Amino acid sequence: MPNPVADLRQRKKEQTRRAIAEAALDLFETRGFDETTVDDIAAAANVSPRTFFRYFASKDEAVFDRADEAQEAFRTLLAARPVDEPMLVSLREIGQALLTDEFVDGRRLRRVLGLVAQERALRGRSDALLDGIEAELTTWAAERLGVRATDLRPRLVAAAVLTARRVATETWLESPGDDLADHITRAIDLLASGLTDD
Amino acid sequence: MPNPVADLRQRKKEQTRRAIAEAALDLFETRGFDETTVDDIAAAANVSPRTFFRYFASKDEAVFDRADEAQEAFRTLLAARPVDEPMLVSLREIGQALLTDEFVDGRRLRRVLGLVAQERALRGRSDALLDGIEAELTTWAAERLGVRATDLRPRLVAAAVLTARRVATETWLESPGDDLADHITRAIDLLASGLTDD
DNA sequence: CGAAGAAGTGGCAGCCTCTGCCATATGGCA
DNA sequence: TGCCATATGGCAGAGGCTGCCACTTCTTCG
Repeated sequence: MPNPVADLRQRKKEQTRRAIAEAALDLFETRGFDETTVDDIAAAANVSPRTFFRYFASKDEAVFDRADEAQEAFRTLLAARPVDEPMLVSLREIGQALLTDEFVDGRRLRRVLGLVAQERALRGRSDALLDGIEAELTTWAAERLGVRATDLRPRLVAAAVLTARRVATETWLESPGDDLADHITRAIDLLASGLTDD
Repeated sequence: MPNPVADLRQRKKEQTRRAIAEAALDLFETRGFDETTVDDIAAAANVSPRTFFRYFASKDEAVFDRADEAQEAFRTLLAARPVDEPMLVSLREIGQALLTDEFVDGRRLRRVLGLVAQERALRGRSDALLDGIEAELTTWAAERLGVRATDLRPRLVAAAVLTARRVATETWLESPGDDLADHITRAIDLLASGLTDD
Protein backbone atom coordinates (compact mmCIF):
# COMPACT_ATOMS: atom_id res chain seq x y z
CA MET A 1 0.00 0.00 0.00
CA PRO A 2 1.73 3.18 -1.23
CA ASN A 3 1.76 6.42 0.64
CA PRO A 4 -1.25 8.36 -0.62
CA VAL A 5 0.57 11.65 -0.24
CA ALA A 6 3.61 10.57 -2.17
CA ASP A 7 1.63 8.55 -4.68
CA LEU A 8 2.77 9.73 -8.07
CA ARG A 9 -0.60 9.23 -9.70
CA GLN A 10 -2.39 11.23 -7.04
CA ARG A 11 0.08 14.05 -7.33
CA LYS A 12 -0.19 14.19 -11.09
CA LYS A 13 -3.95 14.16 -10.91
CA GLU A 14 -3.95 16.96 -8.38
CA GLN A 15 -1.56 18.88 -10.58
CA THR A 16 -3.70 18.39 -13.67
CA ARG A 17 -6.85 19.38 -11.84
CA ARG A 18 -5.28 22.57 -10.57
CA ALA A 19 -3.95 23.39 -14.01
CA ILE A 20 -7.41 23.07 -15.52
CA ALA A 21 -9.08 25.05 -12.74
CA GLU A 22 -6.51 27.85 -12.97
CA ALA A 23 -6.70 28.01 -16.74
CA ALA A 24 -10.49 28.18 -16.55
CA LEU A 25 -10.49 30.95 -13.95
CA ASP A 26 -7.90 32.96 -15.87
CA LEU A 27 -9.71 32.67 -19.16
CA PHE A 28 -13.13 33.37 -17.71
CA GLU A 29 -11.81 36.52 -16.05
CA THR A 30 -9.95 37.87 -19.05
CA ARG A 31 -12.13 36.70 -21.91
CA GLY A 32 -15.51 36.03 -20.30
CA PHE A 33 -17.35 32.80 -19.63
CA ASP A 34 -19.31 32.52 -22.87
CA GLU A 35 -16.34 33.54 -24.97
CA THR A 36 -14.22 30.76 -23.53
CA THR A 37 -14.63 27.25 -24.87
CA VAL A 38 -13.72 24.01 -23.17
CA ASP A 39 -11.20 23.50 -25.94
CA ASP A 40 -9.56 26.78 -24.96
CA ILE A 41 -9.29 25.71 -21.34
CA ALA A 42 -8.02 22.28 -22.23
CA ALA A 43 -5.39 23.75 -24.53
CA ALA A 44 -4.26 26.21 -21.86
CA ALA A 45 -3.99 23.38 -19.35
CA ASN A 46 -2.24 21.06 -21.78
CA VAL A 47 -4.86 18.34 -21.69
CA SER A 48 -7.37 17.06 -24.19
CA PRO A 49 -10.95 18.34 -24.10
CA ARG A 50 -11.99 14.82 -23.19
CA THR A 51 -9.79 14.94 -20.11
CA PHE A 52 -11.34 18.20 -19.02
CA PHE A 53 -14.66 16.44 -18.62
CA ARG A 54 -13.02 13.69 -16.59
CA TYR A 55 -12.20 16.28 -13.95
CA PHE A 56 -15.19 18.56 -14.21
CA ALA A 57 -18.67 17.55 -15.27
CA SER A 58 -19.33 20.90 -16.86
CA LYS A 59 -17.59 24.06 -17.94
CA ASP A 60 -18.79 26.09 -14.99
CA GLU A 61 -17.78 23.48 -12.46
CA ALA A 62 -14.10 24.22 -13.00
CA VAL A 63 -14.57 27.57 -11.30
CA PHE A 64 -15.70 25.94 -8.07
CA ASP A 65 -12.80 23.57 -7.74
CA ARG A 66 -12.25 22.66 -4.09
CA ALA A 67 -15.42 24.41 -3.01
CA ASP A 68 -15.91 21.56 -0.58
CA GLU A 69 -12.86 22.79 1.34
CA ALA A 70 -14.41 26.20 1.87
CA GLN A 71 -17.62 24.55 2.95
CA GLU A 72 -15.71 22.34 5.35
CA ALA A 73 -13.93 25.36 6.82
CA PHE A 74 -17.26 27.10 7.16
CA ARG A 75 -18.69 24.08 8.94
CA THR A 76 -15.78 24.00 11.36
CA LEU A 77 -15.95 27.71 12.14
CA LEU A 78 -19.66 27.49 12.68
CA ALA A 79 -19.33 24.70 15.21
CA ALA A 80 -16.66 26.66 17.08
CA ARG A 81 -18.78 29.69 17.89
CA PRO A 82 -20.07 29.96 21.45
CA VAL A 83 -23.63 28.77 21.81
CA ASP A 84 -24.78 31.90 23.57
CA GLU A 85 -23.42 34.28 20.96
CA PRO A 86 -26.06 36.11 18.89
CA MET A 87 -26.41 34.30 15.57
CA LEU A 88 -25.78 37.26 13.35
CA VAL A 89 -22.64 38.06 15.31
CA SER A 90 -21.37 34.54 14.83
CA LEU A 91 -22.06 34.70 11.13
CA ARG A 92 -20.50 38.12 10.78
CA GLU A 93 -17.30 36.90 12.41
CA ILE A 94 -17.22 33.79 10.25
CA GLY A 95 -17.72 35.89 7.17
CA GLN A 96 -14.54 37.77 8.00
CA ALA A 97 -12.55 34.77 9.14
CA LEU A 98 -13.18 32.97 5.88
CA LEU A 99 -11.40 35.73 4.01
CA THR A 100 -8.22 35.73 6.10
CA ASP A 101 -6.33 33.11 4.10
CA GLU A 102 -6.22 31.01 7.24
CA PHE A 103 -8.72 28.41 6.19
CA VAL A 104 -9.08 28.79 2.46
CA ASP A 105 -7.26 30.63 -0.26
CA GLY A 106 -8.81 34.03 0.36
CA ARG A 107 -7.16 35.43 -2.74
CA ARG A 108 -8.76 32.87 -4.95
CA LEU A 109 -12.07 33.03 -3.10
CA ARG A 110 -12.32 36.72 -3.85
CA ARG A 111 -11.64 36.06 -7.52
CA VAL A 112 -14.32 33.43 -7.66
CA LEU A 113 -16.87 35.59 -5.85
CA GLY A 114 -16.13 38.45 -8.19
CA LEU A 115 -16.45 36.26 -11.24
CA VAL A 116 -19.75 34.78 -10.11
CA ALA A 117 -21.14 38.24 -9.47
CA GLN A 118 -20.21 39.28 -12.99
CA GLU A 119 -21.13 36.16 -14.95
CA ARG A 120 -24.78 35.25 -14.77
CA ALA A 121 -24.04 31.84 -16.24
CA LEU A 122 -22.12 30.93 -13.11
CA ARG A 123 -24.90 31.81 -10.73
CA GLY A 124 -26.61 28.47 -11.20
CA ARG A 125 -23.78 26.34 -9.95
CA SER A 126 -22.93 28.85 -7.27
CA ASP A 127 -26.48 28.67 -5.97
CA ALA A 128 -26.39 24.90 -6.02
CA LEU A 129 -23.36 24.98 -3.76
CA LEU A 130 -24.89 27.63 -1.55
CA ASP A 131 -27.97 25.48 -1.16
CA GLY A 132 -25.84 22.98 0.70
CA ILE A 133 -24.43 25.67 2.94
CA GLU A 134 -27.87 27.13 3.48
CA ALA A 135 -29.12 23.74 4.63
CA GLU A 136 -26.34 23.43 7.18
CA LEU A 137 -26.90 26.98 8.29
CA THR A 138 -30.57 26.27 8.76
CA THR A 139 -29.84 23.25 10.94
CA TRP A 140 -27.40 25.29 12.99
CA ALA A 141 -29.85 28.16 13.44
CA ALA A 142 -32.62 25.78 14.41
CA GLU A 143 -30.44 24.32 17.15
CA ARG A 144 -29.52 27.77 18.40
CA LEU A 145 -33.16 28.75 18.44
CA GLY A 146 -34.39 25.51 19.86
CA VAL A 147 -36.87 24.98 17.06
CA ARG A 148 -37.23 22.56 14.17
CA ALA A 149 -35.16 23.06 11.05
CA THR A 150 -38.33 23.17 8.98
CA ASP A 151 -39.55 26.30 10.76
CA LEU A 152 -39.61 29.59 8.96
CA ARG A 153 -37.24 31.48 11.20
CA PRO A 154 -34.07 29.37 11.04
CA ARG A 155 -34.54 29.03 7.31
CA LEU A 156 -34.92 32.75 6.91
CA VAL A 157 -31.87 33.44 9.07
CA ALA A 158 -29.80 31.15 6.87
CA ALA A 159 -31.16 32.48 3.59
CA ALA A 160 -31.01 36.13 4.60
CA VAL A 161 -27.39 35.92 5.70
CA LEU A 162 -26.35 34.34 2.43
CA THR A 163 -28.29 37.00 0.57
CA ALA A 164 -26.50 39.66 2.59
CA ARG A 165 -23.21 38.11 1.53
CA ARG A 166 -24.26 38.22 -2.11
CA VAL A 167 -25.37 41.85 -2.02
CA ALA A 168 -22.27 42.84 -0.09
CA THR A 169 -20.12 41.18 -2.74
CA GLU A 170 -21.90 43.12 -5.46
CA THR A 171 -21.41 46.50 -3.78
CA TRP A 172 -17.81 45.59 -2.98
CA LEU A 173 -17.09 44.98 -6.64
CA GLU A 174 -18.15 48.51 -7.45
CA SER A 175 -15.97 50.06 -4.74
CA PRO A 176 -12.34 49.47 -5.69
CA GLY A 177 -10.05 49.51 -2.70
CA ASP A 178 -12.70 48.53 -0.19
CA ASP A 179 -12.41 45.39 1.89
CA LEU A 180 -15.01 42.77 1.15
CA ALA A 181 -15.16 41.84 4.81
CA ASP A 182 -16.34 45.35 5.69
CA HIS A 183 -19.20 45.19 3.24
CA ILE A 184 -20.29 41.82 4.59
CA THR A 185 -20.19 43.13 8.14
CA ARG A 186 -22.29 46.14 7.25
CA ALA A 187 -24.83 44.01 5.40
CA ILE A 188 -25.26 41.60 8.28
CA ASP A 189 -25.53 44.45 10.76
CA LEU A 190 -28.26 45.92 8.58
CA LEU A 191 -30.13 42.66 8.75
CA ALA A 192 -29.82 42.66 12.52
CA SER A 193 -31.31 46.12 12.69
CA GLY A 194 -34.36 45.12 10.68
CA LEU A 195 -33.11 46.95 7.58
CA THR A 196 -33.76 50.28 9.28
CA ASP A 197 -31.38 53.15 9.90
CA ASP A 198 -28.45 52.20 12.03
CA MET B 1 -54.35 49.23 -40.72
CA PRO B 2 -55.86 45.99 -39.44
CA ASN B 3 -57.17 45.53 -35.95
CA PRO B 4 -54.25 44.15 -33.95
CA VAL B 5 -56.56 41.97 -31.87
CA ALA B 6 -58.29 40.42 -34.83
CA ASP B 7 -55.11 40.22 -36.86
CA LEU B 8 -54.90 36.66 -38.08
CA ARG B 9 -51.12 36.54 -37.94
CA GLN B 10 -51.01 37.80 -34.38
CA ARG B 11 -53.59 35.26 -33.33
CA LYS B 12 -51.74 32.41 -34.97
CA LYS B 13 -48.50 33.51 -33.37
CA GLU B 14 -50.13 33.70 -29.99
CA GLN B 15 -51.63 30.28 -30.60
CA THR B 16 -48.30 28.79 -31.60
CA ARG B 17 -46.55 30.32 -28.63
CA ARG B 18 -49.11 28.95 -26.22
CA ALA B 19 -48.93 25.53 -27.86
CA ILE B 20 -45.18 25.42 -27.41
CA ALA B 21 -45.33 26.67 -23.83
CA GLU B 22 -48.04 24.19 -22.89
CA ALA B 23 -46.26 21.29 -24.56
CA ALA B 24 -43.07 22.20 -22.75
CA LEU B 25 -44.75 22.46 -19.36
CA ASP B 26 -46.59 19.17 -19.86
CA LEU B 27 -43.51 17.28 -20.98
CA PHE B 28 -41.28 18.74 -18.27
CA GLU B 29 -43.81 17.74 -15.63
CA THR B 30 -44.39 14.22 -16.87
CA ARG B 31 -40.99 13.29 -18.24
CA GLY B 32 -38.61 15.68 -16.53
CA PHE B 33 -36.63 18.62 -17.87
CA ASP B 34 -33.45 16.82 -18.85
CA GLU B 35 -35.33 13.92 -20.38
CA THR B 36 -37.24 16.24 -22.68
CA THR B 37 -35.58 17.53 -25.84
CA VAL B 38 -36.49 20.58 -27.84
CA ASP B 39 -37.39 18.22 -30.66
CA ASP B 40 -39.92 16.54 -28.38
CA ILE B 41 -41.53 19.86 -27.51
CA ALA B 42 -41.55 21.03 -31.10
CA ALA B 43 -43.14 17.77 -32.23
CA ALA B 44 -45.81 17.98 -29.53
CA ALA B 45 -46.57 21.55 -30.55
CA ASN B 46 -46.53 20.75 -34.25
CA VAL B 47 -43.76 23.12 -35.16
CA SER B 48 -40.20 22.65 -36.29
CA PRO B 49 -37.36 22.75 -33.75
CA ARG B 50 -36.16 25.88 -35.50
CA THR B 51 -39.46 27.58 -34.86
CA PHE B 52 -39.24 26.73 -31.18
CA PHE B 53 -36.16 28.91 -30.92
CA ARG B 54 -37.93 31.72 -32.70
CA TYR B 55 -40.35 31.91 -29.79
CA PHE B 56 -38.05 31.01 -26.91
CA ALA B 57 -34.35 31.66 -26.75
CA SER B 58 -33.71 28.53 -24.73
CA LYS B 59 -35.39 25.35 -23.62
CA ASP B 60 -36.06 26.54 -20.09
CA GLU B 61 -37.51 29.85 -21.22
CA ALA B 62 -40.68 28.18 -22.46
CA VAL B 63 -41.65 27.51 -18.85
CA PHE B 64 -41.72 31.20 -18.01
CA ASP B 65 -43.96 32.28 -20.85
CA ARG B 66 -45.75 35.52 -20.00
CA ALA B 67 -43.72 36.10 -16.86
CA ASP B 68 -43.56 39.75 -17.83
CA GLU B 69 -47.25 40.08 -17.00
CA ALA B 70 -46.64 39.18 -13.38
CA GLN B 71 -43.75 41.60 -13.27
CA GLU B 72 -45.92 44.30 -14.73
CA ALA B 73 -48.55 43.70 -12.08
CA PHE B 74 -45.89 43.92 -9.42
CA ARG B 75 -44.62 47.17 -10.87
CA THR B 76 -48.08 48.68 -10.85
CA LEU B 77 -48.80 47.67 -7.29
CA LEU B 78 -45.47 49.01 -6.16
CA ALA B 79 -46.08 52.43 -7.66
CA ALA B 80 -49.48 52.60 -6.00
CA ARG B 81 -48.26 52.37 -2.43
CA PRO B 82 -48.20 55.61 -0.40
CA VAL B 83 -44.77 57.18 -0.21
CA ASP B 84 -44.80 57.52 3.56
CA GLU B 85 -45.64 53.87 4.20
CA PRO B 86 -42.83 51.81 5.75
CA MET B 87 -41.16 49.82 2.99
CA LEU B 88 -41.59 46.42 4.49
CA VAL B 89 -45.26 47.13 5.06
CA SER B 90 -45.71 48.10 1.42
CA LEU B 91 -43.96 44.97 0.29
CA ARG B 92 -45.90 42.79 2.67
CA GLU B 93 -49.16 44.15 1.32
CA ILE B 94 -48.08 43.69 -2.28
CA GLY B 95 -47.05 40.15 -1.52
CA GLN B 96 -50.60 39.44 -0.46
CA ALA B 97 -52.26 41.36 -3.26
CA LEU B 98 -50.34 39.44 -5.90
CA LEU B 99 -51.87 36.22 -4.65
CA THR B 100 -55.47 37.19 -5.10
CA ASP B 101 -55.70 35.72 -8.61
CA GLU B 102 -56.64 39.17 -9.71
CA PHE B 103 -53.47 39.78 -11.67
CA VAL B 104 -52.02 36.44 -12.71
CA ASP B 105 -53.14 32.94 -13.65
CA GLY B 106 -52.87 31.22 -10.29
CA ARG B 107 -53.42 27.74 -11.72
CA ARG B 108 -50.52 27.91 -14.08
CA LEU B 109 -48.38 29.81 -11.60
CA ARG B 110 -48.69 26.90 -9.18
CA ARG B 111 -47.52 24.44 -11.83
CA VAL B 112 -44.54 26.60 -12.67
CA LEU B 113 -43.58 27.10 -9.04
CA GLY B 114 -43.79 23.39 -8.42
CA LEU B 115 -41.72 22.62 -11.47
CA VAL B 116 -39.06 25.16 -10.56
CA ALA B 117 -38.90 23.72 -7.06
CA GLN B 118 -38.34 20.24 -8.47
CA GLU B 119 -36.05 20.97 -11.38
CA ARG B 120 -32.79 22.61 -10.38
CA ALA B 121 -32.09 23.34 -14.02
CA LEU B 122 -34.94 25.83 -14.03
CA ARG B 123 -33.68 27.80 -11.06
CA GLY B 124 -31.27 29.73 -13.21
CA ARG B 125 -33.88 31.32 -15.42
CA SER B 126 -36.19 31.83 -12.49
CA ASP B 127 -33.48 33.76 -10.71
CA ALA B 128 -32.75 35.75 -13.83
CA LEU B 129 -36.34 36.93 -13.89
CA LEU B 130 -36.23 37.74 -10.21
CA ASP B 131 -33.12 39.80 -10.83
CA GLY B 132 -35.18 42.16 -12.92
CA ILE B 133 -37.69 42.52 -10.14
CA GLU B 134 -34.89 42.98 -7.64
CA ALA B 135 -33.47 45.81 -9.70
CA GLU B 136 -36.81 47.62 -9.75
CA LEU B 137 -37.22 47.00 -6.08
CA THR B 138 -33.79 48.46 -5.44
CA THR B 139 -34.61 51.63 -7.36
CA TRP B 140 -37.88 51.96 -5.50
CA ALA B 141 -36.23 51.44 -2.12
CA ALA B 142 -33.50 53.95 -2.94
CA GLU B 143 -36.11 56.59 -3.71
CA ARG B 144 -37.99 55.85 -0.52
CA LEU B 145 -34.74 56.11 1.43
CA GLY B 146 -33.43 59.13 -0.39
CA VAL B 147 -30.17 57.44 -1.26
CA ARG B 148 -28.52 56.16 -4.40
CA ALA B 149 -29.61 52.85 -5.87
CA THR B 150 -26.02 51.64 -5.69
CA ASP B 151 -25.97 51.88 -1.90
CA LEU B 152 -25.93 48.79 0.19
CA ARG B 153 -29.16 49.37 2.04
CA PRO B 154 -31.73 49.65 -0.77
CA ARG B 155 -30.10 46.69 -2.47
CA LEU B 156 -30.28 44.65 0.67
CA VAL B 157 -33.89 45.60 1.27
CA ALA B 158 -34.79 44.40 -2.22
CA ALA B 159 -32.76 41.22 -2.04
CA ALA B 160 -33.84 40.33 1.47
CA VAL B 161 -37.52 40.70 0.68
CA LEU B 162 -37.26 38.45 -2.34
CA THR B 163 -35.37 35.94 -0.24
CA ALA B 164 -38.12 36.11 2.33
CA ARG B 165 -40.61 35.33 -0.42
CA ARG B 166 -38.57 32.34 -1.53
CA VAL B 167 -38.20 30.90 1.94
CA ALA B 168 -41.85 31.54 2.69
CA THR B 169 -42.81 29.72 -0.50
CA GLU B 170 -40.70 26.76 0.50
CA THR B 171 -42.22 26.44 3.95
CA TRP B 172 -45.66 26.95 2.47
CA LEU B 173 -45.18 24.09 0.02
CA GLU B 174 -44.53 21.79 2.96
CA SER B 175 -47.63 22.91 4.82
CA PRO B 176 -50.67 21.86 2.83
CA GLY B 177 -53.69 23.95 3.64
CA ASP B 178 -51.76 26.98 4.76
CA ASP B 179 -52.12 30.31 3.06
CA LEU B 180 -49.02 31.43 1.22
CA ALA B 181 -49.79 35.04 2.03
CA ASP B 182 -49.49 34.27 5.73
CA HIS B 183 -46.07 32.74 5.30
CA ILE B 184 -44.89 35.71 3.31
CA THR B 185 -46.24 38.14 5.86
CA ARG B 186 -44.52 36.31 8.69
CA ALA B 187 -41.24 36.20 6.79
CA ILE B 188 -41.26 39.90 6.03
CA ASP B 189 -42.22 40.74 9.61
CA LEU B 190 -39.29 38.63 10.75
CA LEU B 191 -37.00 40.68 8.54
CA ALA B 192 -38.39 43.88 10.02
CA SER B 193 -37.64 42.65 13.52
CA GLY B 194 -34.02 41.90 12.69
CA LEU B 195 -34.65 38.15 12.63
CA THR B 196 -35.11 38.15 16.39
CA ASP B 197 -38.05 36.90 18.40
CA ASP B 198 -41.27 38.63 17.55
C1' DC C 1 12.83 -7.80 -12.37
C1' DG C 2 9.25 -8.50 -15.40
C1' DA C 3 4.45 -9.44 -16.37
C1' DA C 4 -0.27 -8.50 -15.19
C1' DG C 5 -3.46 -5.27 -13.85
C1' DA C 6 -5.10 -0.68 -12.70
C1' DA C 7 -5.49 4.02 -13.78
C1' DG C 8 -4.98 8.29 -16.68
C1' DT C 9 -5.31 10.05 -21.19
C1' DG C 10 -6.57 10.91 -26.09
C1' DG C 11 -9.34 10.38 -30.17
C1' DC C 12 -13.61 9.69 -32.30
C1' DA C 13 -18.42 9.32 -33.07
C1' DG C 14 -22.61 11.09 -31.67
C1' DC C 15 -26.49 13.58 -29.15
C1' DC C 16 -28.35 17.95 -27.73
C1' DT C 17 -28.73 23.05 -27.42
C1' DC C 18 -28.68 27.03 -30.04
C1' DT C 19 -27.70 30.21 -34.25
C1' DG C 20 -27.15 32.00 -39.03
C1' DC C 21 -28.61 31.61 -43.62
C1' DC C 22 -31.56 30.76 -47.31
C1' DA C 23 -35.75 28.87 -49.33
C1' DT C 24 -40.69 28.33 -49.03
C1' DA C 25 -45.40 29.20 -47.52
C1' DT C 26 -48.94 32.15 -45.83
C1' DG C 27 -51.45 36.31 -44.54
C1' DG C 28 -52.17 41.33 -45.74
C1' DC C 29 -53.01 44.77 -49.10
C1' DA C 30 -53.57 47.30 -53.45
C1' DT D 1 -54.72 38.68 -58.83
C1' DG D 2 -50.17 40.02 -57.88
C1' DC D 3 -46.79 42.04 -54.65
C1' DC D 4 -44.81 42.50 -50.10
C1' DA D 5 -44.02 41.41 -45.29
C1' DT D 6 -43.78 37.89 -42.20
C1' DA D 7 -43.87 33.19 -40.31
C1' DT D 8 -41.94 28.83 -40.91
C1' DG D 9 -38.84 25.04 -42.29
C1' DG D 10 -34.50 22.89 -43.57
C1' DC D 11 -29.70 22.75 -43.27
C1' DA D 12 -25.14 23.42 -41.79
C1' DG D 13 -22.26 24.26 -38.00
C1' DA D 14 -20.39 25.64 -33.37
C1' DG D 15 -20.09 24.35 -28.69
C1' DG D 16 -21.22 21.42 -24.44
C1' DC D 17 -21.10 16.86 -23.02
C1' DT D 18 -20.85 11.43 -23.07
C1' DG D 19 -19.76 6.63 -24.35
C1' DC D 20 -16.48 3.71 -26.21
C1' DC D 21 -12.11 1.99 -27.42
C1' DA D 22 -7.10 2.22 -27.77
C1' DC D 23 -2.77 3.63 -25.87
C1' DT D 24 0.36 4.93 -22.37
C1' DT D 25 1.93 5.10 -17.68
C1' DC D 26 2.22 3.87 -13.05
C1' DT D 27 1.57 0.12 -9.49
C1' DT D 28 1.69 -4.33 -7.71
C1' DC D 29 2.97 -8.85 -7.11
C1' DG D 30 4.83 -13.32 -8.36
